[in-house]
Amino acid sequence: MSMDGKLYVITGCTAVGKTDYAINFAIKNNAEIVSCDSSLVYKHMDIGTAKPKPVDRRGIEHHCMDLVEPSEKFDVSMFIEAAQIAIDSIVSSRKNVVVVGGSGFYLKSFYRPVIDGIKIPRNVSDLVNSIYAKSGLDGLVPMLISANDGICPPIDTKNPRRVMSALKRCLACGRTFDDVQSNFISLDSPFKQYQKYTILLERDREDLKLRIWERTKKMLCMGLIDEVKFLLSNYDQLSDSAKNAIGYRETINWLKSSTTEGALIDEISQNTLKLVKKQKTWFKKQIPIDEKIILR
RNA sequence: GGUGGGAUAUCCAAGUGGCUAAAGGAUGCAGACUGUAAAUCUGUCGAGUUUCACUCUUCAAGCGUUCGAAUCGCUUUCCCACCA
Repeated sequence: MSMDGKLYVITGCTAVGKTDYAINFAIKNNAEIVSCDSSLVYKHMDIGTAKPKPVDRRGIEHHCMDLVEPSEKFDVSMFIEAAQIAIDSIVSSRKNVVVVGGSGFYLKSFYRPVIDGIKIPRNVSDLVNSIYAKSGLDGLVPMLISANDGICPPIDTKNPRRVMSALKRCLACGRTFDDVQSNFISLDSPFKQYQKYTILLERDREDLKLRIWERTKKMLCMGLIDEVKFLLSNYDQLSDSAKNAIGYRETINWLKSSTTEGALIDEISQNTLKLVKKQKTWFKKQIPIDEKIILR
C-alpha cells in the first residue's frame, strides 16, 4: 500500500483491536498516529480508557492524547484544533498520518462540517437555559417554531440538547433555523484538503464480547479503582465528559455502594457493549467507509 | 409437622373484579445526531398475520365463583420466613 499524502483513518468499535492494528500499520507505513478519541484526551485517565502505554507504542509518535486535565471541558472544536496542529506537524516532517479512534462525532469532522462557529452570547444562553429550567421543552419548542417562521424544524424536538442548541443559534444570529441549517451544510470539513482512506475494523460479535469482559477484568487488575480514587481526590470536580466515561462512571458509583468487584466488572462490560451498539449504528451511515477488515 | 408471605412477560417489578397483552425499570433490537458524543435523545419490545389493522395464547398448575378474573375461593407444586 503506498502512502501518497493520504490521510488514513482507522476506526471501529471499542475493544475491536484498533490500537494494535494502527501501530502495526504506522510502523509499516512510516506514519504517526493521531488519536480521535474523546476520552484519551484526558490526562491521568489511562487504565479505564485503555490508553496505550508508552512502552506499547513501539516508538510510534501518538498525538491528541493527554491534552487536558480531567477537570477541564473538552469538545469537538478543541479536538479539531489539536488535530490540525498534529497533522500539520506530521505532514511537515514528511511522515504519514494515521487517524485512529472510535469517537464517531470527532471522526465526522474529517468528512463533514460539525460546528458552525456561531457565537452564542451569554444572555441568549442564559435565557434559553432558564426557559428550559422553568417550562422544559414545552416552553422551548414553540419559540423555536416561531423563530423559524412558524414551521417546525426537522430536528429531534424531544431532545432538550438539540432544541436548546438550535434555538440558541437562531436567537444568536437572528435568522431562521432553515437559514442557519443551510449555511451549516454548505460549510467544508476542516480537513477538506486531505484525501482520506477509511478503514473500518470489525470482529465477530461473540469474540468481541469476550474481549470486552477480559479487558474489563484486566482494567481492574491494573488498578482502575485506584485510578478513579486518584481522580476523585485530586480534582474538586471532574468534567462531565470525564466522569461519564465508561468505566469511570460505574466505578465512581461503585465506590459509594457496597457490591462486589464482580458486579462492577459486569456493569462496565455491559455498558461497554451498549457503546459498541451505538458505534456500529454510527458507522453505518455517518462516516464513509472505504474498506472493512474483519479481525480474528 | 405448624403458621405466615410469595410465584406476573427475557430479567427486576407494579397491578387486588371490567378502561389489561398487562404500569415502571433493565436488557435486547432498530434509529437520530452542530460545540458534554464513552454524551444526549427517539421508536420497539407475548406470539402470528394481509402489521397505522386483525387474530391467537398469557399473570406457577388445575378446578370453581361471576355476564366478566392476573385480581375472589378451593386443591396441588415450588420458594422464603418464623415456630416446632
